[in-house]
Amino acid sequence: MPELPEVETMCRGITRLRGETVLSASFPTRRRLRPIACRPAAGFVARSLRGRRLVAVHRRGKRAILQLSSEQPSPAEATGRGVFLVIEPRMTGLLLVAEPPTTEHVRLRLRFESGAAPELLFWDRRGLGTIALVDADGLDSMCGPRRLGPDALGVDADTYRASLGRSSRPVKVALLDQKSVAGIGNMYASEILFRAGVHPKRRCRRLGGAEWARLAAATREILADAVALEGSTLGDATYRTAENRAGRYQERHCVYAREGLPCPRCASPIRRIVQAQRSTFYCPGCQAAGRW
DNA sequence: CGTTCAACCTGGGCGC
DNA sequence: TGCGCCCAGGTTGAAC
Repeated sequence: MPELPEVETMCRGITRLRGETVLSASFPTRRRLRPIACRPAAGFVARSLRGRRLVAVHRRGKRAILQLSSEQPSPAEATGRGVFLVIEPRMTGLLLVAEPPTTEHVRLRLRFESGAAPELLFWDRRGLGTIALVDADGLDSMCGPRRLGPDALGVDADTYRASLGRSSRPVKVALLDQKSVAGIGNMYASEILFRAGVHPKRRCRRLGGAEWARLAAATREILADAVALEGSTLGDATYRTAENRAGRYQERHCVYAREGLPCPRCASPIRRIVQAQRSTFYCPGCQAAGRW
């Protein structure tokens, strides 16, 4: 569920906890539910977090990164640069400072020393999300440039061309590759292609400079607008901001989840196809097929 | 190199 | 009401 705008919104929502010191960390479990993936083991992470101060909240692609102080030095952490809690929400994960949708799917609970600070929760219904506690080197191997491409919010035509221009893959599939560009998911990929007027099946290597320029501009504009509107909360989906507000960008969607509805620009019925086992939505009138 | 498929999970919606 | 099936905003790794 959460793509770059949703993760960015959740990160912004929890930055109010900067400066707070962790009183306790717990990984609640329920018999019916499989524990969430955590590296190292949950008990170790919980002990490691206690007493640390939240220094900063970062985002890289679709991952939230909580930077914590090294006030509790350990041999494994000689750098003094602190530790990083990397949270990947995947399909249904939420970072919350408000009441969770359900109590049984709370996966991590951080309490802070100040009584005034709200609890920080990681909630995840499907449980596909992951949590990792790493040092600076671990952070680089998880979120560094070898693992994740340039952040989509600041991508330009040259960057797109450099990372995707020689690929023979369909552009829709390539936009989802986090190693090429980080932060775009299935929903925004369709919206970006629509705004740029590029057919999702076009092969990257067949795209020209003007198309890459339109794609880069569409990427920046759509993601920035979506951040400004706090992400997209679709129908039955669970995405909420950290303060439990629904996003508002879904009202701006032109093609995603709109199969059969008229294109807002040309009124052609929106089409749905499947690429790499995932739905793609596009307008056959505005996104010319041309030569793939 | 690229693509395809299954797997990881829960739960909502739909047809019967 | 219930059951079975399909679907979902993501990622990974194996197989071809």
